[in-house]
Amino acid sequence: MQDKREQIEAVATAAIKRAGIGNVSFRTLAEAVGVKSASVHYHFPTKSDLAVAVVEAYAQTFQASLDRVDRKFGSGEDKLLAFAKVFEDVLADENLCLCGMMASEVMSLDEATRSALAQFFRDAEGWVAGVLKQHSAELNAELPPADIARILMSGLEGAILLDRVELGRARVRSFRRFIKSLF
Amino acid sequence: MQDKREQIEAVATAAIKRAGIGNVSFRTLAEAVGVKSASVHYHFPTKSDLAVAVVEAYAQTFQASLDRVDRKFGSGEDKLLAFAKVFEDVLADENLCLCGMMASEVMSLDEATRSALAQFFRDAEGWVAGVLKQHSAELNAELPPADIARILMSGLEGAILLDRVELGRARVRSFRRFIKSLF
DNA sequence: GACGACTAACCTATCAGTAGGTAGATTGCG
DNA sequence: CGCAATCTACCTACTGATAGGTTAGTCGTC
Repeated sequence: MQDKREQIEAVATAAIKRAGIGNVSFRTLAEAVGVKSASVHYHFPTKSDLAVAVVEAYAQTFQASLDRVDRKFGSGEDKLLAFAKVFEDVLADENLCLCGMMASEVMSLDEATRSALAQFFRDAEGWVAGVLKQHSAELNAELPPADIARILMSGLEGAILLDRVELGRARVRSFRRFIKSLF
Repeated sequence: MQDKREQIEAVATAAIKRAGIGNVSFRTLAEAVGVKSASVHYHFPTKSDLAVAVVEAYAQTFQASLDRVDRKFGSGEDKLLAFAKVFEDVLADENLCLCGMMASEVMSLDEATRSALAQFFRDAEGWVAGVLKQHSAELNAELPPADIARILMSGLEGAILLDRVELGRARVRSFRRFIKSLF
């Protein structure tokens, strides 16, 4: 049995990906890991502390999976298709990206959480732009890498957002074809 | 002074665009229009009734603005740029598209609201696909209209979602350049 | 025109449930 | 012992929802 703190973080992450941090309560988290809500407050004094911790942990996990993609695939096309697959996998569990979900709740988040969120999106877009620059020889596109990176990152976030309404995948798949058309 | 029911609907729409339906209560709506919460329940017996009414009214307004775009602009490029501008204007008020916001809350919505939402997205994508087909002669794109329509609709939803976190417009503007690159 | 029936639009009061958060006691381990 | 982790017990605030009542206006009929 892992650390309670880590358990809480894991359960919170899963719950936020489904329903947002507004629908996650200290009580339900406590019940899920078998403690009382006061104990959750011991590890995360306020909801903001929990939010920041969860976003930072998610950002780290996300970056790790992008690093794996970098090592596993050689071509720019394969790397970006693997990037799209990360989103498709999130959708398969009827989840959203944790940060995409929290972005929709940004008006009820404090500054610390907002800047952690913004950092996540910038880093992800930075990775995509890096791939595009590194493989610019293979590339067949009019737009600069920074634009394509923003289109892919925010586009895939929007795609899983809309696809989840109908439990489909049509939009993520259109983005896969878009990626293929770039090369 | 307009109808109380319409006032409630208008205030609810504005509040949902900012913070989602999960952060809208019958009490705050009531206070905003100067009645008691029980009176809001009179017009909208349950929160689901309110949600459906608001989505359907929003869909109607949205379609009306697309119709105006259709009449006002001649070229496919101008029409799609005007489409993107609709989203940029939403973002200017630090809002999300009402339906994009509610899509993030889909797990706590009932079936009636979900299908109203899905209908909205299908209609909007249908309009974009229609423009693309109608102006296929001007078009310079590899992908079929249905794919481009999904990319633009879900992409712009994602763009305002992410841009709002930093109060910027970088991502919506990348989509504007993407539209220009299609022609 | 007057009168009863009906309805729309609101009200007060209250409910059970849940939210985030706190104080202080208890437990168990190094 | 001392400290970390967890507990019990509670608070205040707010949620959606309901019951039952009031007011003002409309409508059909004699």
